[in-house]
Amino acid sequence: MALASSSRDDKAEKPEILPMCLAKNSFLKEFGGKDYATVNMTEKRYAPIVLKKRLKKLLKTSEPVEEYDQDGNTIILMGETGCGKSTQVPQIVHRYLKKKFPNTKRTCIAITEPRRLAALTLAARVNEEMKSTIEGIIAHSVRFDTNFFDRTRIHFLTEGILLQQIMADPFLLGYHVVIVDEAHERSIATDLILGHLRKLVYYRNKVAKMMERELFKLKVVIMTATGEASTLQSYFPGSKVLFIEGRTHPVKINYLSPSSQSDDYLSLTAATVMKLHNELPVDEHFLVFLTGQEEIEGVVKQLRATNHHFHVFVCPLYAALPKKAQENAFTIPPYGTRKIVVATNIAETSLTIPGIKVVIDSGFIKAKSYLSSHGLEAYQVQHISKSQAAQRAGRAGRECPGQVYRMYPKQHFDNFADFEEPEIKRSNLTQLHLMLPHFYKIDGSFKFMEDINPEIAVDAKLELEALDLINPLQDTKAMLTELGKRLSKFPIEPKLATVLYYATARGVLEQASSIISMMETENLFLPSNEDTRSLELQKFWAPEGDLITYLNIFTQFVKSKNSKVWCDKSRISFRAMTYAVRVRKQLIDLMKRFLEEVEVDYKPLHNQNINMTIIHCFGKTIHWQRATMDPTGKYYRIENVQKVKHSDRIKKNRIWEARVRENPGLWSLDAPPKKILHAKIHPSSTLAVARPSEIIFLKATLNEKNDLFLHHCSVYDETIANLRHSHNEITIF
DNA sequence: TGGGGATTT
Repeated sequence: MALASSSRDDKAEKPEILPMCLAKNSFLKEFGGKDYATVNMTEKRYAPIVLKKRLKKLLKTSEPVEEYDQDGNTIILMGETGCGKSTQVPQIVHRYLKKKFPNTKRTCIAITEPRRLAALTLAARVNEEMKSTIEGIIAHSVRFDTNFFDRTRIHFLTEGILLQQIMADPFLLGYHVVIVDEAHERSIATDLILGHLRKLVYYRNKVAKMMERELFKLKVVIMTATGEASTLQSYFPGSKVLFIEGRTHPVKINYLSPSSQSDDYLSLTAATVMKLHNELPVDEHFLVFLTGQEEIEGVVKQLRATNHHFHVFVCPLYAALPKKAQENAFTIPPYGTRKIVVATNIAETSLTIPGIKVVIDSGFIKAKSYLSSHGLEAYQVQHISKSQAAQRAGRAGRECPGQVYRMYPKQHFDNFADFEEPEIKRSNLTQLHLMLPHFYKIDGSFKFMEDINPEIAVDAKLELEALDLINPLQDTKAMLTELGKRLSKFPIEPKLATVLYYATARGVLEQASSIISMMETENLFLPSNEDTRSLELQKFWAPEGDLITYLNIFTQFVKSKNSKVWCDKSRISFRAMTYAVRVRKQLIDLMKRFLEEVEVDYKPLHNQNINMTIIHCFGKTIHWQRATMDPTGKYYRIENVQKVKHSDRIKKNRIWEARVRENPGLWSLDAPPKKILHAKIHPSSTLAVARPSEIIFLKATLNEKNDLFLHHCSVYDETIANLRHSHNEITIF
């Protein structure tokens, strides 16, 4: 790893290669600033209580800020993947803190990772490298798994965990340095964390100066792939930029010649793989990037069926594939056999496959996008970005020089976008908007690196308002209702958290938690042919639909004493079930804590049909997700969330009308209603064949062929809709 | 009649 620094105005400066020891010093100098060697060591221990008091006082009296000047306390660290920054930088910073504050009992560094696995393995590797003998000095925290202690100095955690910590303590008093790894991936969590940190660095630095306590500063390192840094730099004014020289091997890039270009990228990719297989040395293993399961299985079948000059070991690789089958891709085949891994973008960032020397890149990806015209998420095959193409190519140069064959001409590549759209621009933002008021707490404002699409924001706010979780007449910082405040702490979609709340009032918390935790699992069923699947389902199949079927599966799994044998026999994923058990426990624990806080007792009901009560909780809470079947057999929504609130507002709230008139762009009542789409029940649903005339659904997706599919469906007829409950009212106001 | 990839005190 070698480092060179660049000033703010000179973005194009070429990295200068420095030896390792100098590189570390250079980094420390940048990090510590000029006072690095001469800092006055007066404080014996970290005093967060004093700090918190002063921060609160400062924020009470401070004027609104336009620019949060980082004053050199934020470093943007650019380096290629594989340059070792994720393991080295935390150690360098740790040594810096130890040297700078030798008398301080405890300093702590947080390093955020977008993925659980990365947080776990990096913590383990750094622990090994530092040969730490005291347990817990280097720790990890991911959902359901932490080994964090008070004595922890280096803390690897997932972004989601840090978000929770920010909501609990916006000043992050437990940390001296926060390192944000993989910032270029721009997950929603990254965007929230960066937006919070740029303010926090500013205020902590200000208080540290006022109190003349260097230790009270918060320093931030943002680690990102090489590329455009100017967006980050202008978002963090006064930050420093460092480059790290990569230690990856060169990758030769081969473009498709314009004459052989074709619209059928799939056949082109398959043909190229076969051609290269017969030409290249047999010990050069292949990694092929395609878009989805169906494509991959098709190409795998084709490759296996063809007679080749060399032996070939073909491995599909995608998330829905059971762990056992995924492991094939990581084995090294016997000499004389070529490994060909055919993968989705799971191999782009999440998994690193050993032995790859040749990458074949189709140039396409299946990505989620948000259609605000319909208020739903869709999966679409799209061109990759230039940075994704570079990432894919890089997979060929991890162990030795390699090459990439791009299934598109250079001219096409030049037209690709530089970067993929950040997740915040292509997702439903309901959960984000329930969290957002917490991020306004510090000084009453929050600005994202790139503004949220206002149409997506309106959809999210309408849903939250319909759930009574926000009051949009208030400013963002005061927007949450009492219920919204409580439910914002739940690690599930707001509408599901609300269902859980009403389920509690009706005495079916445990059942609703089981169902919701089952919906949180991905790939519940192991692959099997359709006939087997429908046979196996008989044991769990409930006439009411998917929700009660999930409940039956969960109940029988618990009855089997959480048995893996039972899962295998039932063609259900043991991993998914184990996960569901933990999620369910977490949800029930959270809700019980919530109930303790509001001092309400809840009692299970014993009189009526419990399944109908459960379904009623879902249907009454999310009533805009009811659908009826028309004579052609397709479903359409009975009402939509906009229409419902429209009439409510007119009736209930005169102020609302005035506000809408002031802000026609954002909240216009005259906005055209969502175009009505006709939907089908997704074939994975237990109701796909029965097709009852009235249903509720919990999720809708649009596929490539413009089919709108309804998922997690349940019968919801008049009998259920009109159920009357003698339930316990929970009042929290 | 069909599911890109992550993640949550």
